[in-house]
Amino acid sequence: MEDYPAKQGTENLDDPPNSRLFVVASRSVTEDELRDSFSVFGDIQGVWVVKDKQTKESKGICYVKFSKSSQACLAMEEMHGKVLVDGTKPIKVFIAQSRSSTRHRDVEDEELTRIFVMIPKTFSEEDLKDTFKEYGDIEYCVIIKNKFTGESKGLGYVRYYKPSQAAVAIENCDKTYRAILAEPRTKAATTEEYSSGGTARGGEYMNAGDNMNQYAFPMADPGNYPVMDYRSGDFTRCLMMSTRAALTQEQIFALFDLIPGMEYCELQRDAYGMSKGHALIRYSNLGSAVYAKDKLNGFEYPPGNRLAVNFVDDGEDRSSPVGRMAMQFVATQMMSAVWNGPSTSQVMKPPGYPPVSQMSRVQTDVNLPPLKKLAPPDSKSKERLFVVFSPSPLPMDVLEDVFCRYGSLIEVHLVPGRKVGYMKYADKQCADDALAALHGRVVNGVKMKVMLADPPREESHKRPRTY
DNA sequence: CGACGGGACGC
DNA sequence: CGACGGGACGC
Repeated sequence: MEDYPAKQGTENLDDPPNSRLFVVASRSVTEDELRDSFSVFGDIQGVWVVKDKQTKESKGICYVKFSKSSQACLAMEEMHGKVLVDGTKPIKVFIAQSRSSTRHRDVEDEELTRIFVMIPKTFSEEDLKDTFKEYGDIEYCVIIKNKFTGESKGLGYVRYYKPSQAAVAIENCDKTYRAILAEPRTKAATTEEYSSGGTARGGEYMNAGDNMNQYAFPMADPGNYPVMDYRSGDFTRCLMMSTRAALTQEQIFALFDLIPGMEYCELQRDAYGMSKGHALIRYSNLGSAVYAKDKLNGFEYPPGNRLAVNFVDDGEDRSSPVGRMAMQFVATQMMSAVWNGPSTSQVMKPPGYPPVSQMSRVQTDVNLPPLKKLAPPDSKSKERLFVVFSPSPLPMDVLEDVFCRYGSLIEVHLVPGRKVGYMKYADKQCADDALAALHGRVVNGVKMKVMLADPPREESHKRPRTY
């Protein structure tokens, strides 16, 4: 790529997988024009227009590398079929063929909307859907079962409508689900499975000709849903924020208002007006929502309280081309300002947070020290605690609240479907302190056994991941 | 007692 | 239809 550090020229093209776009455009399109129109969708690592060796003229083939697959997918969905320069042909946008791999599968027909996950055997298809719907609209969920006994094998598929949703799920879901892109089903089986209309994939889509991106979602005829119909161009501008500590409406507003374009922010309350620990935020444009999610998901506010921010469907129609152009303009300005500007911590520093009420969400016989800041998620684990709950596991947020107070907590891990969990610490002494203080104690009526965890098994003979 | 991992769809 | 370049930190 033209602006790549030389070192990464060829090695990082497919890291992470499906983060690079293959763009067919007019020969007149320049790298700068591509960068301008694609930078709205994420962090561009490189843009390259393929040119003839001798004449130096563009061949109309371009590559755009993003730092994340979800950004590349989103850009593909939004930009495919767009006219970049008046009077030129609409561009075509696909996820680029992996360069390292020798096999030459046709990526245009590649399934990018179905993920493969590992789940507790107790999960129903409804549980699966409930777990993964926060990342996007789900077409269907399937659990692999023993065909005679009907018992779950602990494996499942989740089909989204759009590649960006599948990518967001893979990037953001709990690691214990081991979410990866599902391998396409075998050719023979694909024909009449999920479409009563029985249209071959790809053909119908390509016949759309110069109206590639114009045909709307076929709401009236859900039975005839070609798999490639995700390219109709919309993505949620709405975010759901979850917080463990009780935050006020004003605090949340101030935080999300740091990203330009916020037009709605409301703390969710129950029937008694108490905070439910969630807030809905909507931005005026896609770019702002993507950016806010990227920057605020995992952000600690106040320190020690890690926020979770995810997309939610707002069910709106976002197909107005005028609105999208305005969005791209604003988002481009905003992003270049922030990305080239001061560091994240400065940008995100809120104007001083008032005391966060401890809101009796944790009842315990322990005299808890105050909340402490979490260690960064990528910290090296120096000690793990193994915790057994009786009679049933405590929620993640409560555990984080309790176990972070001895310092250096990296993350809480609950084993799905079991009554045990792991607490990962960046400092051994902190872990020991937590163990000493919390072993045998009762939190919200749940008794905890707290022990040093056995070291995790060496992972060695694992087959390489398929994506 | 109470343990993380693992992996594929009736063609 | 429409698939992969150029150039090189500083020990």
